Amino acid sequence: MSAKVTIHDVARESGVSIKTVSRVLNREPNVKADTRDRVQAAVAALNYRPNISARSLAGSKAYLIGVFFDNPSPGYVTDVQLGAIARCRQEGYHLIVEPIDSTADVEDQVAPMLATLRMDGVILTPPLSDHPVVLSALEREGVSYVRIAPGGDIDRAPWVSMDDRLAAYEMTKHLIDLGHRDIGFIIGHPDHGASRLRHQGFLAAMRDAGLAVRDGRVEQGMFSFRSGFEAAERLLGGSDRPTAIFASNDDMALGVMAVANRLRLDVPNALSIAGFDDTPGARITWPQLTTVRQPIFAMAGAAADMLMDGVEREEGAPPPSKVLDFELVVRESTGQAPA
Amino acid sequence: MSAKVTIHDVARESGVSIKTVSRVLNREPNVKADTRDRVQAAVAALNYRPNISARSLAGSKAYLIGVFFDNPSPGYVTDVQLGAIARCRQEGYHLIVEPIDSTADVEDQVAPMLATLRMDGVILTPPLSDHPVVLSALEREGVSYVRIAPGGDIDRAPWVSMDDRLAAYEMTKHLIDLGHRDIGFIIGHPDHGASRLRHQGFLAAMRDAGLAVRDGRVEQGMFSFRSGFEAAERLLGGSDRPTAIFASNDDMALGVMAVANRLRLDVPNALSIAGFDDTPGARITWPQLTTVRQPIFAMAGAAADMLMDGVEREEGAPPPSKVLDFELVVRESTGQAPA
DNA sequence: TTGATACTTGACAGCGCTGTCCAATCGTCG
DNA sequence: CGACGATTGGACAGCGCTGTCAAGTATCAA
Repeated sequence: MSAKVTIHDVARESGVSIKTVSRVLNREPNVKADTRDRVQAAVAALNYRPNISARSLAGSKAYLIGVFFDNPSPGYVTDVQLGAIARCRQEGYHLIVEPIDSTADVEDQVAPMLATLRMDGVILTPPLSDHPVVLSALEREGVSYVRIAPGGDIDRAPWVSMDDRLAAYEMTKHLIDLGHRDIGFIIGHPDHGASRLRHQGFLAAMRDAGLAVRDGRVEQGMFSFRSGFEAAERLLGGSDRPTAIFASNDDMALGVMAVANRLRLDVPNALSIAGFDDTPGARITWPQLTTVRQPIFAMAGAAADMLMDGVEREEGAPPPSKVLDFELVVRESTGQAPA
Repeated sequence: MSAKVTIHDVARESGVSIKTVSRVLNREPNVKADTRDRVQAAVAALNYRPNISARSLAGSKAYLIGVFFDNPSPGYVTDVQLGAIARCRQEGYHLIVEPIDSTADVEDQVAPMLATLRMDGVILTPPLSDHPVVLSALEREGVSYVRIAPGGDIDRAPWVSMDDRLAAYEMTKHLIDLGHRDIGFIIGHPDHGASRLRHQGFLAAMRDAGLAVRDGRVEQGMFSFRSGFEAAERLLGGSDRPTAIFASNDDMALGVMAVANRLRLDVPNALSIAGFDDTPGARITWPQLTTVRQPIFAMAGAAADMLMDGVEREEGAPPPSKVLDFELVVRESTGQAPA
């Protein structure tokens, strides 16, 4: 075990006071270049690393950023973590992950944690981005936060998002352009704000193309494979079936794919299937899934940046926000509508 | 923002010294039941939460456990996190996640972090469980760690695992019992210790059944969907093909499944496919994958327990370890061998 | 009653760092 | 050449908690 080297050792080594060492560590102004160099040399020589507990106890920063999630999709979760950490590393911040069970008492899970940890900020992922109890707890404890893909209440706090509505619109248009007239849609989990937006985008594209959404063509799903499977059974059960199905996420689209396989429906020749998210699963089927690539990694990175920059909203002004680009990924699961 | 309530407030409220408050907080012995109750009442009344930075600065515990990973499988990663957190929550510990890029300079990523954070322990997941640089860095910094599913060097430090060799043996036996005689195998990533064990289990089962592993029936994979896909193309490319393929993990098995679909091979009637891990992906295909359920959640939980209990190895004695049970999950991708 | 032996409690000194405030040094200008 | 503002360095007081050590208080046997 390497002996603990403290700021005092560095101060002694470089012949200045500990305060000066602290100054160069924190990049404060008003330190002579020469002094700074000496200190930095000592830091390197002693292999000194400031103790994060001491820093956060004495100062105002904790160098800790939290990520809250209650998301069944492991791909989404790890992408968020990776994206956030990529930014945090450079600034010396670390990530605390906290799964929140929104079916249990959320207040009990969030409040004590915020009080003990005193993190610099928290990144909220759907559906927590819209969870009123989580938001209030955060505000009450004075911990700033950034919401990823919130569904509404956009003026309440900073957020990062993509245009879910537009993406769904474009995917629907892609299907229509392929000649599909009778398209089924599976709505996402009602607690996720994006579900509504995607649904709206679908409806708008159909309307703009002068197409009717027939009765029974829209099913409610829960973002899970199973819910997609079950919705697809209803959608494809009879002989009168749509020629394409647009599911609000990949997991549900995969459920649709499973039903199509079981029914021996040829994808994409007899049935086109589109998903949303571009999770790893989208490439792990055959045919590979046409879907929308969400910039999850980038959104998380942007959220981390906002937190570390100390997002401060001006009185009256809208909170900082950022909309990132999505991408339509056309693979093999969508094709020309059957004649 | 709720005002910060400190241990002094609790002490004043309950009419004792801060030290006594500290005693009841840490469940130290020798506190009168009456006093303890008074303090606890004050804690509840004031809604007091000890500050974790202060605790770790003053005391020996940091209440922080790290999880290091460099694993391409999001399902595995989140399962580990969930399993560890489930245990940590009760004890007031929190999880710091640190992805390690083992293709970059590992020392640079690990050493500074250990020095600043001074965590109580670290959970290592494959392939980091066997990464010599990571292990040495941890030992040098005096941070205790538990390895999940290490591939070797079993006496070096505490670990938690399952019997990969036996599981592979049993899965192979399952295939043999179904009448398969010509079985293909895809080896896992060479850096993961479990890859070797699974391979051994396969070979042992074949040998014990008096079956030959034919030339070209064993392919090297990398645990990724793509590598499984490519291995399957080689395995199934000619007209002389095995009747079953056992892939060392689910992602690769899914790759095999994709090739089978593309080749219009009926699974399981023309080809049986078995995986390993039971990731969410195993149920997200049709037919669903026969696989081995790894107790990932439980292994991570056990690892967290060891860390929080303060794993101390006796001089000379082997380090603490734990082997958990796996489970053969027979679903639809394996069936009777064709006549 | 006394002394010895528990068991309880509290005073106080840090843990390693940042923030505040003041002192020293430097340069500049009338 | 002295006065004054600007720049740079340092002393010191905590941040909120735990560990050490000693003092106080029951309890019990002799």
